Amino acid sequence: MELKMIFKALSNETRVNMLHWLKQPRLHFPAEELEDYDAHLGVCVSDITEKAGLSLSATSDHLSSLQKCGLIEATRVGQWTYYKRNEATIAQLSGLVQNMR
Amino acid sequence: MELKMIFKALSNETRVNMLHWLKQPRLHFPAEELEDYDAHLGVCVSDITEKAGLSLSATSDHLSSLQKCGLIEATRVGQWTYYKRNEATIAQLSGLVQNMR
DNA sequence: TCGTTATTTCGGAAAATCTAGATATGTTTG
DNA sequence: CAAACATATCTAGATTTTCCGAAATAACGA
Repeated sequence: MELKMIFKALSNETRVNMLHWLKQPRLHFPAEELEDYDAHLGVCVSDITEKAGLSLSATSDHLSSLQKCGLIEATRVGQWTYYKRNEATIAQLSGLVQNMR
Repeated sequence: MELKMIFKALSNETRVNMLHWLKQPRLHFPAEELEDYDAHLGVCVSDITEKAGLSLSATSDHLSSLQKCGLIEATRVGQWTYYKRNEATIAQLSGLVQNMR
């Protein structure tokens, strides 16, 4: 886990929002996708794009920077890529920030 | 407290180091300054500059970005500016990151 | 295979940030 | 008051970030 990269990723509001949305997909994304959330797949890029109000490429950039630092992970199913939070990294981060106190 | 600014500040290793040094000044700065630590003043820019191995202006910039987002606070005494951690903000940050889980 | 859909990667423009050096401001001392 | 000192601010160039559209890649279905 690269702490510096994680903080860089979190220094952007859009990316923090994405992380927040992914915490409770049911609250933030269309109900048609419920099966995917239940299957622990996560949320596909199109849905996140619509929610973020950005272009697809910008959204994809944000997602890949979140993924590179380990905050989220991707699962490819057919033509879709689903993203979900990587709770282990997030918990580790939380511990590290605790230790800054 | 501007979370985005805080994360941006923390995405720089030098600034994270500064925060770390200021946590235990005795461990990281000259002993002559002990009175200042004891007086809860913090550490002056010159000492931090030397420790960081940067130019004075670069150090000053880093410190002011840490200050702008509330992670440290400054006390001016005569010609010296002393910086110390703002434990309240750091605790708040810690709580916020906890809540990202 | 061809066309369609989903996503990623690339290239580039505008905006923001970083850093060092020069200059300015405020403080102490002689 | 002048000189020396500590720090802050300004300036400018280099780097980085953010975003978009276009092109590339991947998977699907007819």
